[in-house]
Amino acid sequence: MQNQLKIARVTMNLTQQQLAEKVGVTRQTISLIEKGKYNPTLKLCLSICHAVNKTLDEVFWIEKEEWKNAEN
Amino acid sequence: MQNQLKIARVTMNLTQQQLAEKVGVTRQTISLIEKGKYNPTLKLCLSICHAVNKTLDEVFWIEKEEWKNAEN
DNA sequence: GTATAATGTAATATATACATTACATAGAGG
DNA sequence: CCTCTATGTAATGTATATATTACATTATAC
Repeated sequence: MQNQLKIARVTMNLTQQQLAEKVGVTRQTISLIEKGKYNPTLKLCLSICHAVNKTLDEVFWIEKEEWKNAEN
Repeated sequence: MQNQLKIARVTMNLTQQQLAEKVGVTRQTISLIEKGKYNPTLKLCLSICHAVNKTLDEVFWIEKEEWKNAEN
């Protein structure tokens, strides 16, 4: 499940470690989310979005078409 | 953690049961999410959004201010 | 006033998000 | 080279999202 987190994070000049601390999770969690290997909770998505100054749609939205073929 | 799911669902003329079936979860899960008692996963949020023809921001976004005081 | 549909919610079980600890790799700079 | 920073990822444990089953409440319609 791909997302725009890495781009958003780098744009904010944050390392995974720094973002993890702002959000209150571990670096591993951030890494796995960026890699599309985790299915994060809404609460965590919202925390991340506020930390990188973006909205849910900007970071996590997936269009219906791509959604259908998503590996999940 | 409040959201706009109930409004979106009723707008689409769907019962909790019908939405649950479209999305592939149980009615209880939909009910609890509407009541703000569950912290759904991103994947489920996306499925729900596609089912009610709305985006993540429209259904699940919470502004920074409200976020700070959220009971979670 | 009793069926029926829609919703709330409780108890228990299972799957999985996330933490913790730890190690490995790649790149930059000395 | 060696060191340090940033990142990937594996193993194991814990918390919690979600399923299952079941019962209660409310409103509508007959």
